[in-house]
Amino acid sequence: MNFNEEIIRWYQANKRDLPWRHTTNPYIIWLSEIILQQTRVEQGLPYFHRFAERFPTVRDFAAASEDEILTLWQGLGYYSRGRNMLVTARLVMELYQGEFPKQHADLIRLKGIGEYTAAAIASFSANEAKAVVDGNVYRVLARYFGIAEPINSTPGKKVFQQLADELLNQQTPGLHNQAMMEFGAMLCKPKNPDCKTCPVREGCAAFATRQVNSLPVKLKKLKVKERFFTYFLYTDGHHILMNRRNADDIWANMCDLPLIETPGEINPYEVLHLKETVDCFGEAVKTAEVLGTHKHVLTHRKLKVSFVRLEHPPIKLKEQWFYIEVENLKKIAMPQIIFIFLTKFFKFKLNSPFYN
DNA sequence: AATGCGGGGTT
DNA sequence: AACCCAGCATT
Repeated sequence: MNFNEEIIRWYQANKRDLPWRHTTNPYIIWLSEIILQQTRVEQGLPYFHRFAERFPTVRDFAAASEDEILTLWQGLGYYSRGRNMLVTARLVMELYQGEFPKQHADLIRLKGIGEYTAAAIASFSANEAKAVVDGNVYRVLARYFGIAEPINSTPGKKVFQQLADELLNQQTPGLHNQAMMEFGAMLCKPKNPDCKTCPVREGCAAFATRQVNSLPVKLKKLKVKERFFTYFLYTDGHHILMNRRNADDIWANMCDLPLIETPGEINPYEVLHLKETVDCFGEAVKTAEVLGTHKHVLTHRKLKVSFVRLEHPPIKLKEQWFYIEVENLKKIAMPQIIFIFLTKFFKFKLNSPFYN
């Protein structure tokens, strides 16, 4: 048996039972693929169910508001995926009258769909012969063929895409693609792959030369930048003052609290006396209560976040600030750090009916 | 070619 | 603490 046959045999014996594997509906496959971008299956699964149930068709999706999409997406991260999905759903209504496209050439033109996702949807829904290359496939190919070309360089990407295309089973591309990814996710894992039980280790270049742990090669890690936020909570117990974030920054269009961002690390008590802070919240802010400081680590950012409770409302509201009833907080999308803070705050301090 | 974009699990 | 996950868009 050759590599392809072994991988497919392994897949059929070991595959997980995942909901999007029971359909060829390109809309449902699109839902699952966007949700799973840079996301583990286990983390994405509940979101997939949530979206598939709330939006059975692309027509339903297209009719939603951005706030609803982002609220359903809350906690999953990379929120531009959700915003782009709405753009694409509405375009599919216009261009294709709600019939979600299945062909790679059509899919690749849609927002949020790149080479990987177009190949995935086309091969799974229409069995089009396009090879997927995701993080799993990079790893499997790099190891099996012993390729040290960096997977995140431009020439490297070309090498791996070309190899995947050559390797692709033209008769059952969808099955082949699924098998390659599942194999990478379950057996040929980043750390401690199960080489002992691997059906293709005889032909594996990395296994033969003991390079399993050094392949694939990836170029440099980006430097993690720090940002420093001081958030201000004002609530009368029933209403809360929130902030709508800009479209061109982290957590675009989502809601957090009024904040002061400082260029460097600073004691929250010092923040209370900055001119900017006083201009923003009035003199009374100087005696506000500091509730705590938290670290929030993202892939590309390290955030230091402090929370301050205002006793008195700001004199003047900024444009992007708004009051909302506490029980309506569940209707707006917030970053996890804010969501967790508010959940705890209202549970502990006010015995609110919100998230109990 | 380089950078920005979340959150969470694993090692 | 580092790495990675069914990547993509923008500059």
